[in-house]
Amino acid sequence: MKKLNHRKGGKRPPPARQDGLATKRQLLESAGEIFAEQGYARATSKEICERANANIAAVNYHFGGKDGLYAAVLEEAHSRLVSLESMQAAAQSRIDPRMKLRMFIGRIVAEVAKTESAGWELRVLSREILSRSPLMAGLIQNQIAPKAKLLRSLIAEIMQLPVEDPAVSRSLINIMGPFLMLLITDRALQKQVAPKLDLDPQTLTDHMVTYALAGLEAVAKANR
Amino acid sequence: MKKLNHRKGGKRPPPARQDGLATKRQLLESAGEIFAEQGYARATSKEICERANANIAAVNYHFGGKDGLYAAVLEEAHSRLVSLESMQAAAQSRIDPRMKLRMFIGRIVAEVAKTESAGWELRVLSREILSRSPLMAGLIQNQIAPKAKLLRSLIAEIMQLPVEDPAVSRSLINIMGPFLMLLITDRALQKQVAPKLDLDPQTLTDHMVTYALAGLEAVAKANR
DNA sequence: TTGAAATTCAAATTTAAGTTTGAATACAAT
DNA sequence: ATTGTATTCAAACTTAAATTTGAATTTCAA
Repeated sequence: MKKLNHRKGGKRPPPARQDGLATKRQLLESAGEIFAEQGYARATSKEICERANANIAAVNYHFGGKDGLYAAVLEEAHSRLVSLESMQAAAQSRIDPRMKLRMFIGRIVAEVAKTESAGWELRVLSREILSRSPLMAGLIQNQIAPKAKLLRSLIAEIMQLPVEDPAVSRSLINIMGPFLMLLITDRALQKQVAPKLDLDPQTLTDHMVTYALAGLEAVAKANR
Repeated sequence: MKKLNHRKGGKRPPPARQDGLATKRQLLESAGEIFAEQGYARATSKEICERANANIAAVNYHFGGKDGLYAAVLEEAHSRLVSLESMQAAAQSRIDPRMKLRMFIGRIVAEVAKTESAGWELRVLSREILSRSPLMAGLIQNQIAPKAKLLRSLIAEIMQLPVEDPAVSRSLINIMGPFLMLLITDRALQKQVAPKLDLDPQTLTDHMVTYALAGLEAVAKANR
């Protein structure tokens, strides 16, 4: 069979070196989006590279493989989000715990609002949490667990219950669950389940805070 | 190279026919567990067959392939769960809406409590919902959307607000979010984030109902 | 200007999964 | 007993994805 369009001796198009770091960053960005959309298993290096205008081999060259790229994405996502330090600082200040809760919820709402357009950071992390991959164990230990602990003390303070009280842990689920749900479901599904959902940050924050404070109060009263 | 252990003419061990349906059921059960644990992409037919004590070819023989097996699992999961009809019946009865909410939450808690050992049904479905696969579109339209609608009317009735009020949709997220969180995170993660979490069905139901009713009340008051 | 290192590319290789095949066996009906 | 159908199995096949390779190209410094 004769091969058409096969220029044997002709010059290849020039690769044009554009400083490596540029492709590396683009790769990281596309990977973030695609991993967030599809999860690790479904995402393919090919698609990531196409979106980043890079050759498939670039994944290996810059990150050592798909695994390495994924790890880099998780790290990046994590480093772009609220730092543990800032949470600790806020926790130690002496303002009203209810106000602290409002600030905390405000932060999360701001992130949730970004979802879809920009903001793949929280979505990759949520996905990763659900997928229970070995990579996650470390992230949980280093980042999630300490943050959860701070949040538990805050809740306990508001409820005027000891931190070890099971009601405190349960209430944490009540507060975080809705955000997890908003994060991991897409807009289309949200429309079907909860039409007219108003996601304006200010409105949403007010709603969540009001609901949470009332819930905490009621549960606290029932547990004393 | 000489092949050791290669009995050319010897008889193979007898396959032992055990009625086909048995392996089919076992396959379905193992598949349910493994798809629930790992999701479609990560789950391998090999592992499923090992757990079911079946040969890999059995997947194709009984279900036409991995896709077919997965579809069968979703169908099975769906058919084992609360039917839409029973929800509609409950919705029409004239008991106090708060009591209806309690019954509804009690049902979900019972399912959530099963998680891990038995009870992969809700988990596969949750996973599938989050994964946005084409298979899901139908299930959402036929099952989830109508159930969500019933729940919205119930919430609206409790809040004494019109069903179209955005606050009603937001509150739906508040009620369902925590359960979604309990469903899709594994026990290990739950322990790290919320230790001492008491998942006794009765306690959990009471907690969720108390929290929800107070939250609804507060938000309703703020929206009138 | 030359040479070394970094970067890009297309093509080849490897790997891991699903799928197909054909022989072997058990069971049930004739 | 004989035959046909359902079931099981190991091995072969296929496919899609990741990874490696080696040549080509640019950049930068000596």
